[in-house]
Amino acid sequence: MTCQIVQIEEKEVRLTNLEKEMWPDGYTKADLIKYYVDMSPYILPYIKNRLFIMSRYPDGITGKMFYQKDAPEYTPEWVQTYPLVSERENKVVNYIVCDDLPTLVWLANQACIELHIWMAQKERLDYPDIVVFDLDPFPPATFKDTLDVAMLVKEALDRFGLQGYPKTSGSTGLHIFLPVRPEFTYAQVREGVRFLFEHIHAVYPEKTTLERSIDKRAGKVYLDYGQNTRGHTMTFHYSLRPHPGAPVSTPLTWDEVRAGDIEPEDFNIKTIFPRIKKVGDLYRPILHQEQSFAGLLTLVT
DNA sequence: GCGGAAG
DNA sequence: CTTCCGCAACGCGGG
DNA sequence: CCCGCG
Ligand SMILES: [Mn+2]
Ligand SMILES: [Mn+2]
Repeated sequence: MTCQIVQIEEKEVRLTNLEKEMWPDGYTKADLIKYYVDMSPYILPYIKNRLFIMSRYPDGITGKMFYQKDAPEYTPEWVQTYPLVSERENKVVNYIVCDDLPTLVWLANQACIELHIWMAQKERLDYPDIVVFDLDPFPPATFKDTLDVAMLVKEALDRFGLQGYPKTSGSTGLHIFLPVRPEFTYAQVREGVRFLFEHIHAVYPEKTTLERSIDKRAGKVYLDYGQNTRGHTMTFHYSLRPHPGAPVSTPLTWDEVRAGDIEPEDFNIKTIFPRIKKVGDLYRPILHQEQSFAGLLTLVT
C-alpha cells in the first residue's frame, strides 16, 4: 500500500492507498484527492461554515458505502467540528465543518466522494440561506423533461424578481439554488417552495408530480420540496458523484437549460476543468446575493 | 478507512 | 493472530 | 399512530 505524507498549510495529511481504483472507469483515490485540491477554490468558499455529512466509499463506488455524521475519534485536531445535541437522544454529534484545504484533502483520503452539506450556516441552523428546488426525474421521464420543468421554475421565479441558479445534480436530476437572506425557517421556506411547485404542477401536470409514494411518480419529474428540511443535506456544486464516469454536479447557464441538448454525463471529472476555464464559476454570485423570500411567502396561504 | 470487538 | 462490524437518524406528510 | 420517503 502506498502511503505518503503531504504538508498543506502547515498541516500534515497522510494519504493512503493512492492507487486504489474508486470508479470502474479507472479513476483512483489519487484522482479523487487531486480533483478536490484543484477544485478547492470553487468549493471551499461555499461549504465553509456549514455542517458536512461524510458519505464514504472506502472500497470504491461499487463497494459498501456509509454515512458518517459524527467525526471519528481519530479526526486530526485541526479539523473544525461543531457539536450538536441530537434531538431524540441526548447524544452530542460532532459534525465536521470543512473550512480549509487540509480538511478537504483529509476528507478525500477518508474516501468521501460527495459533498453533502446543510442549507443553513452553522450560526443560524434553523434558517437556511439557500433555498433548493430539487427536480428528480422518474423514468421514462428524461433529463430533457427535467430541463423543461426547470425553465418553468425559472419563469415563476422571474415573476417574483428572484434569481435561481441551475446545476446538474450529477446523478439524474437538476437542482436550482436560490440564495436568500436567512430570515425564514425551514418550514416557511418549504411552504414557499411547495406553493411554487404546485403552480408548476398545475400548468404542466403531464410531466410533473408532487406524489409522496414512489410508484405514483413514474414518467414524471418529482418536485421535491421536502429537501428544504432541517437535517437534510444537498449535494453541493462541484461535488463528485459515485456513478460511472465520475460525474460532477455542475452549474449551468439558463441558456444551456433552455437549449436542452445536454446530459448529466457531459459534466465529469475530465470535462469540468476545461469548462471552468471557459465559463468560469457560474455559482459565484450566490456567495453574496441575499434575496428576500418574503414576496413569495406573502402568497402562501 | 479505521478502531474495537469478536472469533 | 485474523475477521467482523459499525459508521445517520430525523422530520415530514399522507393514510 | 405508523409508514414511506429522502
Ligand atoms: Mn435530486
Ligand atoms: Mn430529491
